[in-house]
Amino acid sequence: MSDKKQQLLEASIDLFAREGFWNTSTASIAKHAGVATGTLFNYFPSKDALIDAVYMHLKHEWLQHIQRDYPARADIKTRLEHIWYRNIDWGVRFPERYNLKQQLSMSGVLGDEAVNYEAEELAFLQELIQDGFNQGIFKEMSVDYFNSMVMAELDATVRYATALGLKDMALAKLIALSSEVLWSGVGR
Amino acid sequence: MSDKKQQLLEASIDLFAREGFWNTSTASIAKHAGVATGTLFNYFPSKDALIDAVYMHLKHEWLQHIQRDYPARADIKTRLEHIWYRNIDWGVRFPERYNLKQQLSMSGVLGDEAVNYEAEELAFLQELIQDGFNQGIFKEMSVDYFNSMVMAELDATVRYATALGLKDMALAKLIALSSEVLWSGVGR
Amino acid sequence: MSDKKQQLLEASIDLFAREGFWNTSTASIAKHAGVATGTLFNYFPSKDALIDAVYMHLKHEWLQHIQRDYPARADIKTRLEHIWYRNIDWGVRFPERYNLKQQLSMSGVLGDEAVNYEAEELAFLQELIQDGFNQGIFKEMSVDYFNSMVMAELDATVRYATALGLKDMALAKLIALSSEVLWSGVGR
Amino acid sequence: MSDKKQQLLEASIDLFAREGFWNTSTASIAKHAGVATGTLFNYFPSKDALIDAVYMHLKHEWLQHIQRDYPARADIKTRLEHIWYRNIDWGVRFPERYNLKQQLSMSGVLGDEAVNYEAEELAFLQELIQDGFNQGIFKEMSVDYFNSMVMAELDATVRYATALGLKDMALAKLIALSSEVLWSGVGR
DNA sequence: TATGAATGAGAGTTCATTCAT
DNA sequence: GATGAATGAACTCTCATTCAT
Repeated sequence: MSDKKQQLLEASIDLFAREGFWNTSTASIAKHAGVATGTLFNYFPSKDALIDAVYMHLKHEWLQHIQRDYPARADIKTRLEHIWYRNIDWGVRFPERYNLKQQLSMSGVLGDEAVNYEAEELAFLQELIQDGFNQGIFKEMSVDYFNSMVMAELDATVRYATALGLKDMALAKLIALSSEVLWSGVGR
Repeated sequence: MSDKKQQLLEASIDLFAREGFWNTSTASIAKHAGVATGTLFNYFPSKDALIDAVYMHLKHEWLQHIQRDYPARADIKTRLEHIWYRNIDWGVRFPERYNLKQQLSMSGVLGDEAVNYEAEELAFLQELIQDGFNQGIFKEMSVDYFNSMVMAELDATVRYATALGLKDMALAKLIALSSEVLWSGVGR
Repeated sequence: MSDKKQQLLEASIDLFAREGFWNTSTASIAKHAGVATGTLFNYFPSKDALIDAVYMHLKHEWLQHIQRDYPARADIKTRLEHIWYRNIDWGVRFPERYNLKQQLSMSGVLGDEAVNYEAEELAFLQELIQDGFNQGIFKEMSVDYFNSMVMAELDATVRYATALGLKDMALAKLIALSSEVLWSGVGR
Repeated sequence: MSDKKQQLLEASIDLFAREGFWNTSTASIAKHAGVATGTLFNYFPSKDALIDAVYMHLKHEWLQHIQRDYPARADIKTRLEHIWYRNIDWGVRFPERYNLKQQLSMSGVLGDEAVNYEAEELAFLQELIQDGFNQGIFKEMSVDYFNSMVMAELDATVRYATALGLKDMALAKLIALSSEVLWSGVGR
């Protein structure tokens, strides 16, 4: 990815997070990125396309973070805990990015491409859940619902940790607690 | 509340839900409400104030719905289940309103007054939780975190039910399941 | 028609005639008309619509000028000469308007409504021609072609008169000559 | 003329005819011509200069077409008929080019050089007319007016033929008719 | 010569808000 | 209170032109 494009994405993330994406002007993004107003449109055909690109960029970063060192051959609990931990880790380290990604995904402005971007990369989570069902570890429910539950609890945990600025031991404890809540909640 | 004000709020909810509040113009709201553009500003000093009012209106409706027939003297589980049920019920009955309320609460556009509106009305939930802790029913955690967890799981459940259009028996089963997940998750 | 709308049309005609309509900005039109930029769009939904309106306005003026005192019951030659005279008269009196109208009609920017505007008002010319054919006065040709011929010769005459700034006697002579050229050209 | 320059001119003609020259961008012309955006400005110092060049190119083609096989020593009627025929022939064969040339000539965007380009090449028409006057063949009028009349009737005829898509016999008949109209119109 | 990314002034259009009626 | 025309700053996006490579 070219320098300028990268700068534009970073500037967008910054400003979107600070001001909200619907009142961040393309002019201010360009200025923040240190390029001319017209340059933005050399890289993104429209503001909507830029927003999509920002979302995809964040989603990609997030997925990369989660998948790093994923113990694909470990047992279910270990794998789920990995996902759990890495997810919260990302959210707590990059709260603006985390929050922006969540907001974008709920905003209704994203195009189809963005919404479905790298969906296949999330298959490993679905597989994990399916494995759990097969082994009779989880309560009976649909994979999708299980999935939603996981994401919802993660989200609540990240927000709580961020709001309180939890770090180190306090954060570790919260992660452990949340994991236990999840596990005992969905476990049979 | 005057007729016109009510009409303006309903028109706003309609249009915000359909188009997103950041690209619904005050002119279109006024038109949809059957009043002149200027009239809107007799009731709401600015668009931001209107958005706040919409949020408070929805929050009020939601709280009313939850509190209706609240069994204040019943045991903890019964009370929590009441809240659980009424919450999902509202979300499933009024998905646009539900979704709009959620979006607004995350958007960063709300003023302080709106954010804190009728917070005291939610005290009954805090009390309930505190009672649970006192009785040693729940895992050890902060009230706020517990609260977030409840809301997150509710949200996931409402969205899942709405997405699939669940009704009647299927919906009842999901509610029961979700309640069980919560209870076994946070219970000791 | 409201004052402001009239002012906007006149300002447009002025500037379009001086600078060409494709490099006259809506901002400059508004300024020239003494209103705010946004006001223009209260009266015309887009620049294209404004251009259409300008064309229709001019066409209307032109038709009014021609039809004034039209001797509907006179013989063919008299009627044709009326049209001939009034046409040239309008073109010579309002050369910018005339030229702008011609340019617009050839430019390809006009919408269907504008192109067909008041076409029915021109029926009297078609009738006249048809009468001429019925009476065996004209050479055999299609009404449309006859019509084009008339318009083309008129146009050439107006432009010539305008370019040379002909007036009074000189103009009268040219009109007489041109009429004779037409008559002997299309007459049998 | 270099290959690239030729390609740029052809691309311009294509696009100007299709979209109108005031909303054809230099970038799209370059793309259509298969060269880089900057390259265009190596051959033409500005878009205006390009437009001028396009006009001159078309005027040149047109004049070449008319002058081909011009029977310089034939009698007046024969010579005029040659011009008449070749003119219509060009217009009907290349309607986009014809139309573009006409539009450009009326648009007010052309520079002086373009307007007067190869004017001397049209001297043969002036001579012809002068000869006609000298021989007392034509009605009394100025050479310029005669000239305008010829061009106007030609234009009407080309447009009519193009609009109806006339060919072969039908076209030949129209040409004959138009020529007769001219001749009896301007002849004494 | 050829390239095409970069530029930034300027385009058309929107819209929250005002205010005379 | 109710109206809706008027406002003008601000927005997204375009494009002729430049210039380092």
